[in-house]
Amino acid sequence: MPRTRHARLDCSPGCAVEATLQFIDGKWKGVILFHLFERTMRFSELRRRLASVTQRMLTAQLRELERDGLVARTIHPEIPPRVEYSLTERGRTLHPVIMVLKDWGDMHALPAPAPSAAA
Amino acid sequence: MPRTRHARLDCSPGCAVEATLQFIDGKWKGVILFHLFERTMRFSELRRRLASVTQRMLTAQLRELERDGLVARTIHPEIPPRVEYSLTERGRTLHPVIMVLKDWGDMHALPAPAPSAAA
DNA sequence: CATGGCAGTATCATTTCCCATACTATGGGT
DNA sequence: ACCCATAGTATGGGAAATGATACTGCCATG
Repeated sequence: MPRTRHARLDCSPGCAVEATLQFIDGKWKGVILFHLFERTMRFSELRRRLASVTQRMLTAQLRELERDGLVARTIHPEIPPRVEYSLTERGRTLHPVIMVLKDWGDMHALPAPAPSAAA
Repeated sequence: MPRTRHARLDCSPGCAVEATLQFIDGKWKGVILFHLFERTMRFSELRRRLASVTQRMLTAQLRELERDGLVARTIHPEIPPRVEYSLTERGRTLHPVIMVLKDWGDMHALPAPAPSAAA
């Protein structure tokens, strides 16, 4: 579990906001989810996409997402091992949330992507 | 500044997600923003609404929101001091984001609000 | 035989976050 | 003179999150 953002989720209605953040907080969860929306991926694939994540962290974040019922972990008993991560139904309900976050980030958070042909 | 979630925001497109989270992460920012969407408030008002936040923390979170251009701080030179916090235009663009977070929380994150007349 | 890929664990160190408490300044009320 | 409210700042400590590095076991490849 990441930091328990609030001991009790009773800070009037606003706290549902925090309740949601509790699930996608964690330095990599947002990006992990984002990639899993594209499709199911195996561990090494995610690792390559995230580049700067350590193995330890990626495992930890995936375990939390799994514990929270957002991601499913499927082990294929092969050699070499193959473990696939996919979104659960509950995980898929986060799609609009992640997309809104991404859209806002694209519009307001990033430095502005090189005004090449911008009028 | 809260944790710099990522040194560089280059983790492929997914990182816009993290870019956004960078602004609303911090134990109280989500709720602060939520309340400021209702209306401008002074420091003590916010404090009462958040109840369990410490003065130090509230100040810190507000300062970060201000630094990020999401919240404006207006000092009225009176006695006793009056300082009002309001959303900037940029801050208001977060409205859909916060609302999506809140809605997901209401639907999926909270324990389920007492199945009184639920069939 | 040595190396590399897969999917992890284990251990240790650091960074960051958050809390509790005490303190400041001004003026009003009693 | 003393206490209250407002809006903070200062200081110190402890917990949580993240990072770096090394190690495991199996097989295929060269």
